Amino acid sequence: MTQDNTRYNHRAAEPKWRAAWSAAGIFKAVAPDKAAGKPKYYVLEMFPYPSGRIHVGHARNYTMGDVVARFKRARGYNVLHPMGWDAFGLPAENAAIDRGAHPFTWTLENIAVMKKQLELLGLDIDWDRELATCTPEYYKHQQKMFLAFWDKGLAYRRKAKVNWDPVDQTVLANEQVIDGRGWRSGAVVETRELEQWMFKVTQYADDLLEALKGLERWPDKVRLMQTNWIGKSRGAKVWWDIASVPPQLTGGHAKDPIEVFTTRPDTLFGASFLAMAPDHPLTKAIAAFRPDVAAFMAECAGLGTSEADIEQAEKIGIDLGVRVKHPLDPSWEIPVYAANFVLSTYGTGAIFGSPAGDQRDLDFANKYGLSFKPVVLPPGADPVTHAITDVAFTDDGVTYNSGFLDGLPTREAIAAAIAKLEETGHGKGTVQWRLRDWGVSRQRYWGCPIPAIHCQACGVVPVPDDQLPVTLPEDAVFDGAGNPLAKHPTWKHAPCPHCARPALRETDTLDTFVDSSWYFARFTDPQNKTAPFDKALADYWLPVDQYVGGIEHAVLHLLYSRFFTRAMRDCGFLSLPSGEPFDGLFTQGMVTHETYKSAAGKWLGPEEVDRRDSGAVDIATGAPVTVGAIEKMSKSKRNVVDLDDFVREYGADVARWFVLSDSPPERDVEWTASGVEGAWRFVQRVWAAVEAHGKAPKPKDPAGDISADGLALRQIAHRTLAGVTDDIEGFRFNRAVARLYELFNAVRKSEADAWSRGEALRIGVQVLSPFMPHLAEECWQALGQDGLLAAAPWPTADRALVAQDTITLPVQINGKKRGEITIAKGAAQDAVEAIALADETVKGFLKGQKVRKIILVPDRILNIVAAPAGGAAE
RNA sequence: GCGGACGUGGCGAAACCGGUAGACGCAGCGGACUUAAAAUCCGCUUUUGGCAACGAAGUGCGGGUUCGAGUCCCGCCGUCCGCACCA
Repeated sequence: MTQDNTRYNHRAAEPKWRAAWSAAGIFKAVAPDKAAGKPKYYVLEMFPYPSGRIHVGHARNYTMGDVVARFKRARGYNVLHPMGWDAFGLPAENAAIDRGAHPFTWTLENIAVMKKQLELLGLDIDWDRELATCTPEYYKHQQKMFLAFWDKGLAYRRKAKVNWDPVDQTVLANEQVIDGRGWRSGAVVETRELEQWMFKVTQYADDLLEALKGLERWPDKVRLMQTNWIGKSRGAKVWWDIASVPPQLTGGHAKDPIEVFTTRPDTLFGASFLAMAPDHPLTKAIAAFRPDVAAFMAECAGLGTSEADIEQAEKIGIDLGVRVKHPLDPSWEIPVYAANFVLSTYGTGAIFGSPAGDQRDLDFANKYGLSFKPVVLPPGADPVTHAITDVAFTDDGVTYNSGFLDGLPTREAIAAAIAKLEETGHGKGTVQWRLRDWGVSRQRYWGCPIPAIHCQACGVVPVPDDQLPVTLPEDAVFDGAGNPLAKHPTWKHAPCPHCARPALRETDTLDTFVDSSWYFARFTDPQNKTAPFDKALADYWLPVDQYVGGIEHAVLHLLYSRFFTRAMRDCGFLSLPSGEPFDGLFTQGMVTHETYKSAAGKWLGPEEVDRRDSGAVDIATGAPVTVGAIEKMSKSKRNVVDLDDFVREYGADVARWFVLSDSPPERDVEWTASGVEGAWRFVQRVWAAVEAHGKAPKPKDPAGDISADGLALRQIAHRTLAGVTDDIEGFRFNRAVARLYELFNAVRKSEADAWSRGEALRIGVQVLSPFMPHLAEECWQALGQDGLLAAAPWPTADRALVAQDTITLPVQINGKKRGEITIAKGAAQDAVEAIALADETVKGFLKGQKVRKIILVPDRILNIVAAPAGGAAE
């Protein structure tokens, strides 16, 4: 017979236990007043975009959150672990254009499929709280919040230069432009001026920066990325009075001082020129009568903004014919240029060039023959001979050639220069931010409508509360050209809420990042019909204690959410004094897989390829296949393993186990068939051990006859328990997996008595349960335990068994390991020395040597420092 | 260019505070069971010398601190990530 009766049957066990958990309702978060003193714990994975199907790569993120949720629940917390759908977005609208499917239908169908798939994983999720951002039940409250923000000045309208994606035909936030291309379409982004809705993120710039320091349970990397993104620079605004202008220049430009921003006011005496952005108002004004300047502007506008373009672009400029007076020495006149390397979007769109202290300024000065002098003396340099020719000195030093600043170190010189500028009215100490307000208008259908009405008489008017939600029209036309809302024949027409005259609805929708900036708060009260959420519930559950998601959201989503919680707090929706939505953040690595390409250049999926040592072959045709790079699982490269297929063959537990083993959670893990086999073998070994034990006689009196082997096994079990407990707390899942392998290997090999073995199995199964909940539950039952393991409290390790009473201590001689001795735990130095020096191996190595020093690290190591006897030293 | 992280067997990795380098898994090799194969089980598996006991070397490279360095410091080399004409 090939039929093996003792095999664990995941196909029967997994659905059975999922049904049992569901029937018992153990994954439901308990209302605060019924929590019976249990502390709350909110664990959340970044919610998915419903794009189609789930593959095993997606499973890693949810499994990590699930391990934490199950663990915390067993540890006595009132756990909130919800799931929802980030359901607005371009793919749905593109599907509508490509296939004629309505975005709403397409999205709901995907959600249905993906929810079924997620359920297969056996996740500890409170599905009663499920939400989808594309439903009016959700976005109604978002519109409400938008109006509250607007009322508070946190949302406003402004004509702004925007990044226009010509393929997706919409505006992109700066954060969504990567190397000058749209983050989704990859199209080269154009600049346009449009009337835009903005969120005033900059209002919280200082707090968003400062509060990063308090986010101790966030990865340093993410905090650093946000710090850089916010980009705080201290410096000064400096006003340069006009000395002379071309006769054609009139009005303000001819007399108002030019404002520049600098972080190095200490180098003002090294100034050589001013440079304006090509699209600075002054440049434009001069271009109006100088064709050469107009041509220069056009040339600069034609240059790309991609990395390669910038690298190759030469630093070029043009003299505008304007002369300004030096702010600290009015007799000194300085020329004003327009230059292609000055950005209109940062600072004041104008700089002063101090060539000795800035490489770009130096290159520019050399190119146009502008004179300059060094003003910062490098440490140790000679003030008489020090000179700058083609390499600028950008570090701190001592100021010289600078009048009243002479002799001051750079930091002090900056402060002194600012003081002088303020005193003479030629400047002001200031802080410059890289962070800009968030443009949230999108010219798209499949997003949350912005609840505003444009009235010719009354201006832009909020939609009254009783008219919310402003819902999307179902009968829009999706032909890929422009915004379906703007083109809809009737939807945009609405009476003005103020004067009742015919007016037009706002046809822009909100950036989908708005939807995901507050969903974690909605989860605290997802059925609320009158408010986004109840304040008391949000105050109870927030902040999220553990957030799990991809590093790709290090700036966008996480920064927007931090803005949103502050804005919600200041509009009275919640308390959250810190303003921080996520107390702990973990950024998990991806699941990768080999890629396969046929001779014809077509990507092949793993299921279509027969992988051999020597290479790979297309199963259908027998043709050889090129094995490509190991990459993140993605639909486009087809290197995905479908979750349904996998669960049918191996079970959810094997998938869960695999994605957590081998690699640290923050690093990528490569999915391999052989790795899967290893996980599968382990499942069967665990089950075999439990089943074999279940049939063994159980002694009535546990304390009676514990063998030496039994004690040893009990020690391993309790140490595993203590270790895995720490590992889960510390997000070291791969280490926990290794420990569990060790425990079950030990059980298999041990000659322990039945009682000790039973205890080890019981502990092992319990500790295994966050990782492989179905198998653990089946084993729990087979071991004769009552109730559901998923509802059982986490066991406590016996400290006496975790602690070791005797220790094998390595003995080093001159730093090399030469032997081992057995000592009592905590033995004093003299006792250990005596044992070590009496040891035969040690004696052998010490023959003819004189012991000079003995270092004992208690219970860790002993190092004997020895030298040849009678040596000359000392 | 600026900022950051990392570099350990054939592979993924472990070593948490400076204290036995390579746990655990994969692959490989040998064996048991089998008519045979699969599955399963047992053993070996950093390199190198040796029949062995037992040595030697070894955590990208070169230095340093220390009784002791994968871990700390300095300088290189390499890989990856973020930002980028940011004044």
